[in-house]
Amino acid sequence: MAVADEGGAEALTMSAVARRLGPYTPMSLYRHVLSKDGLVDLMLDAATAEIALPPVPGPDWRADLRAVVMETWEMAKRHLWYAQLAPTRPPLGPHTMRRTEFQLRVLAGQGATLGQAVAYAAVLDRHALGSAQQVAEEHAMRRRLGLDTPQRLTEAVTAAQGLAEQAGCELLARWMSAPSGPDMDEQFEISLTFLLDGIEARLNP
Amino acid sequence: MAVADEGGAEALTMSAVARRLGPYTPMSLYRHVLSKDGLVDLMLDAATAEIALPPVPGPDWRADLRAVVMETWEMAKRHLWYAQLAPTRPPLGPHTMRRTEFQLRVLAGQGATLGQAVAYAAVLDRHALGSAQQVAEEHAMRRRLGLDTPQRLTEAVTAAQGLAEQAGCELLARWMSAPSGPDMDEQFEISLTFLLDGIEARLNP
DNA sequence: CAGCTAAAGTATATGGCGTATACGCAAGCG
DNA sequence: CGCTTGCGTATACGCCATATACTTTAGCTG
Repeated sequence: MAVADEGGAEALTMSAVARRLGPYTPMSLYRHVLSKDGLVDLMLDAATAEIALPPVPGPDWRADLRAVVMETWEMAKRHLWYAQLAPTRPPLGPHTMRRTEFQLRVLAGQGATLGQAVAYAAVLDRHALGSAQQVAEEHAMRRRLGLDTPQRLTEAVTAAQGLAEQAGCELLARWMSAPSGPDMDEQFEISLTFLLDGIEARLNP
Repeated sequence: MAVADEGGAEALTMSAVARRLGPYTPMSLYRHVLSKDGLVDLMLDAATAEIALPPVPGPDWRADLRAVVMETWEMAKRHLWYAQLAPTRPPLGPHTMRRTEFQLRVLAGQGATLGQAVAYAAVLDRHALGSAQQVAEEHAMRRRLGLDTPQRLTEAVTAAQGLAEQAGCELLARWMSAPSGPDMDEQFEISLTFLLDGIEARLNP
């Protein structure tokens, strides 16, 4: 997890992990893990374990769901690899399942059918993971394209702005020259509210 | 694109593409494309070009936004690799930018600031791409795990259900034994409505 | 038509990846 | 003492993107 925290999902190689653990060869890992996918499964579940859950749904279902999603979001910002790797593996780790179960209990407690509860939980998770993934990919792209220095980044933005103007995208070019608006965290909370509002309206028609 | 349509993003190798084009070697592609990333950029923009846009925002902003998002969703279901590859590249293809510009124009026409418009467009895109990615990963996982026959799939589901019971996840286990609720398309439309409702409320406070 | 050029394709090689297979080595236990 | 069991290693394979250097082909020009 430390390797992936620092270098992103694409730095997570068996070699890098073995090296991090000491003077080991990549193959030594296979004594403890079936495959790289197995390692990833363990990582994903360990990260999910960092999401604090109330022991039991409380009186305020909105607060419960909001808390789970916000905790997930915070965790995914700590571990940017999470959003990149999670969709590549089945969500069957014990902590991962416990988290889903909690969401289902909260929703079922409000009169949702099991099918609705699964659907709403899926929508909320997509929101959390989708947003985190966007943050992660932005970081990864910066690393890939070598935009580590502010100067290189400015160059890239200027180039992009030129492309936008050339394509006749006036508003886009304007925004690129002077980005504004809510940051990612604010966007996240706003649209989480949208989703919870929508769920609430459907729960109490 | 045909290669990726059939085999998913992980089947998209330079060899596979060259072979598909005729009796060519992988290296021949590099006469036409700078790198594999360059090829992916072209693919992403070509796929984005399939999204039909009104020439100009119409009187009904909700219908406009909804149409763009639904068209994106339909396209991403046709090209399951799109949602996997799009987040790995900057969204700077001409068609991609034109599409964003259209969203911004629609929102700016309703009095949104440029910053708000960018944020709302981002939220809608995350929803479309996040949902498509989930579908894509489900397919990819089935391919990877060799769950092509119904029997293998049933086995896997039964195993997962056992895990859920073992972890004390009653609701989850129950749902796995008898999945129900809105399918992906219905989920998509429902939560798209949630998001549009939220945006509307913010536009007309 | 001869000859040059530029485009298109190929051959070969490098370095990185996950991992199958076979081996070495130490600790513990009968 | 010898055997298993657990852990680490060495080597090799196949697949990937791609750098580099070569050959072939088509077309234009003098």
